[in-house]
Amino acid sequence: MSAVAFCLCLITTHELSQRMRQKKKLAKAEEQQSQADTAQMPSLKKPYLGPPLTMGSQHSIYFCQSLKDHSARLGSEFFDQPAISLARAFLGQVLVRRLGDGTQLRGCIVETEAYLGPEDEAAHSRGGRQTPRNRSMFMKPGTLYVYIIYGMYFCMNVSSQGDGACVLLRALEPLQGLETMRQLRSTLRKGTISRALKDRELCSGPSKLCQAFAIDKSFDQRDLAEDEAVWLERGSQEPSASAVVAAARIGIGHAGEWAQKPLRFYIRGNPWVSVVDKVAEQDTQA
DNA sequence: TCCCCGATGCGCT
DNA sequence: GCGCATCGGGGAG
Repeated sequence: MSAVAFCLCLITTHELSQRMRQKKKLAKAEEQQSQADTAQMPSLKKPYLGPPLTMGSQHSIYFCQSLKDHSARLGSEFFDQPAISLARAFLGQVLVRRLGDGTQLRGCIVETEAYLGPEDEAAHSRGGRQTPRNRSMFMKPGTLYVYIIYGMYFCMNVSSQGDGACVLLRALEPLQGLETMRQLRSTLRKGTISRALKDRELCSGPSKLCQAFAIDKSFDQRDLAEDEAVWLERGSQEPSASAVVAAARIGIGHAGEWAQKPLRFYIRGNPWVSVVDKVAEQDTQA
């Protein structure tokens, strides 16, 4: 069933059955997402292979990613640095996702958060906690830590140097495969009526980018330096130190003094960032 | 544009 | 049984 037909079907039902169908839709979407990595995605359009579909005047002035060099994959040595350093180093690099049908998605990293390990009260590894869920936080630098949040979304982290330390990817500037991302986001979104998502809504949040890049729990514990379906490439231009804003992390109000530490990093003035912190921007003058 | 709030179910204590 | 590294819709300004 196409997404449109599916939505029309939902609109005509009363609320109770609507809720039941929402659940079915979510289950179907999750199934489709899993299949995306291993098989065909018949409902998805062919990827856009032209120049980056960025938003003209709103495109970041700090860098412009070229699509020419596809061989610049970052190796394990890149990930072998402390979380704060890695979180900064990620900015301007390009996340690449190859789907089962060969479609490639690309996005430039514009926002990250560092989680420092056992000492960090906001980290899942606080106090040295090691559980089946967060095991990948303790694995070699470059290992993906993907977990489920609020029972319905995924967040994607990359293990860094230091036991239990990692970097959360919070926002990307979509560069290639925007229509596929839009399809993936629309299919996986909660709710019944799918309005068309704006480009800025595709990857401006940790779970949004997971949806747009078809990243799910099956990516947990994968090696970003070696995996065939997801990797990182060096961007054509990295932001200068003064173009990077250090702000408090998002959604960790329970973490006491650690909630205030400037461990979120984003590119100043970049329209693809999920949450702008004007006070932090004043504190870290350009 | 910002704020509020409900959805949702896994993982941990 | 409770909390959560989120998201999106709706309403106010």
